[in-house]
Amino acid sequence: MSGKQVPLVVIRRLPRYHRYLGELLNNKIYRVSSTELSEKMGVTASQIRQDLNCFGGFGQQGYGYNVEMLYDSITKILGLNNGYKTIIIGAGNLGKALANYGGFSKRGFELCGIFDTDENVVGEEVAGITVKDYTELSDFIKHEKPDIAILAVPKTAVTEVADEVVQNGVKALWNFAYVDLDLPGDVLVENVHLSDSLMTLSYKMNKYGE
Amino acid sequence: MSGKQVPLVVIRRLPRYHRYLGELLNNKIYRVSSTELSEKMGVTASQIRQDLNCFGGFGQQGYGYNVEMLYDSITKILGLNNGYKTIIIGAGNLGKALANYGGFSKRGFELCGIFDTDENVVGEEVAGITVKDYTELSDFIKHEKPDIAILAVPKTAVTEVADEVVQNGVKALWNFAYVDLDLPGDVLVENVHLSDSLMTLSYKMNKYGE
DNA sequence: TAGATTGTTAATCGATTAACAATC
DNA sequence: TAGATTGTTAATCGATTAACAATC
Repeated sequence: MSGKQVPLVVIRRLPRYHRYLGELLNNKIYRVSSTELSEKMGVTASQIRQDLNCFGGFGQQGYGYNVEMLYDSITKILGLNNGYKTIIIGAGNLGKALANYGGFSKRGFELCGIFDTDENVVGEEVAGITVKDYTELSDFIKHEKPDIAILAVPKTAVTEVADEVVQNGVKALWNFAYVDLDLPGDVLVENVHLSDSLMTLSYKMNKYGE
Repeated sequence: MSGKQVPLVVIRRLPRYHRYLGELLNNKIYRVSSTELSEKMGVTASQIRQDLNCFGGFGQQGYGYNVEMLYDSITKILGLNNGYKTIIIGAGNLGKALANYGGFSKRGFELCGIFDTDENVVGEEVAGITVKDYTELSDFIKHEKPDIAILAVPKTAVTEVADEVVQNGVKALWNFAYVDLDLPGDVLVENVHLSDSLMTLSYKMNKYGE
C-alpha cells in the first residue's frame, strides 16, 4: 500500500464507517449504496466514495457496496485483526474503566498487564488481571513485548512513565494525561485530552448565550 | 461578538493555547511573541496570529502578547469563568474517574451531582458528593438546573438517559458512550468516542508495519 | 438493454502559510 | 528613530462537493 499518503482526516473517519457498517450487519443488511449510508451518517455520498477510494475500489457500479466485505476491509485497514497486546499503566478509576471497557477486546485489543505504584492497588484483580507493581514493568515489557501502552497516570508522572515504556521498546502510546509528550520520532502517540473536549463544549455554550 | 463565524478547527485549538499560556504564567513568563509560542507548540506563527485574530487584536506590534491578558481572554472566550454546573450520570469507574479529575474544577466546572441506578453504588461518596439514585434525577435537574450533563453510562442506556436529561432542560451533553445521539437542534453534544482514538493509533501502527 | 451507482476528474470551498505594510 | 512584531491581505495548499463517464 504505497501510493499517496492518506490524509489524517480520512483516517479519523474510518472508525465511524466501521461502526455504522457493523450496525448494518447487526441488522442483517448486506448491501448499501453511498447515498443510503450518507443519509444515515449525515455526511455527503461524495465524501464516502472519496474516502473509501483512498484504500481501493470496494464498490460495484450499479450495485453499491457489500457491507460485510467493506466492514472486513476497514477492520484490516484499521489493524483491528492484529490482536495488539496492550498494557495499562495506572490502575486508578480511569485505568480500571479502560480495563473493563468491553469495546477494546471486541475490536481485537488484548489486555495483558496492568501496573500501579500504589501498594493498596497492587494485587487487586481488574478485568480478570492482577495489578502488578510498577517496578515489574520493565521486565514485563522485555518478555511480553506489548504493542501498546495506555498511560492512565497523573500528569506529574506521565513523562517518566512514557520514557520508561519507550526505553523498553514500546512503540505506541495512548496518553490520557494532559501533557504533550516529547518522544523519539518512531514512537506513535495518540492523545486523549479530555479537558480539551469539555472546553470545546463550554465554548459553544458560551457563544449561544450571546 | 457577531462578525463571521469562527471555524471549529480554530475553537478546537483554543484549549491548547490556554494550556501553554498557563504554563508560561507558571514559569513567570509574562510576554511572548507568536514566533516564540509557535516554536514551543510546534505550529506556525502565522496560524497563531490568524487564530487569535478571530477573536480580536490581543497583541501589540513590536512587543508581542501579554501572557496574562491573553490567558484571561481565552479563559473568557472558552467560558471557563462561568462556573458551569455539572452532573455526572453513571458512577462506574469512568464516572468516578471524571468526578475525581481535578482538571475540571480547576477550569471552573462545578460538579453538583452524581447519579446511578445501582443500589450498591447509590449512597457512596465520590469526590465529596453522595451518589444519588437515578430516580431522583429529573427532580434534581428541575431544581438545581445544571448546565452540563456528563453521560458516563453504557451505550445500551445512553439514549434513554440523554432523553431524560434533555426533557428536563439540560442543554449541553458530554457523551462518553459509543453512540451518536440524535437530539433537538438546540442541545449541544460533545462526544468522546475513546475507541475511535485507539483505532486511529492502531491504523498508524498497522501502516508502519508495511 | 435500461437503470443504478460507482470511481474519478474537475470545481468549489475553506484552511494554512507567506508576505508585508502598519505601528508600537 | 530603528527594530521588532503584530494584524491583515494575498498566495498556496488541501479537503469537500459536484458532475459525469465508465460499467455493473
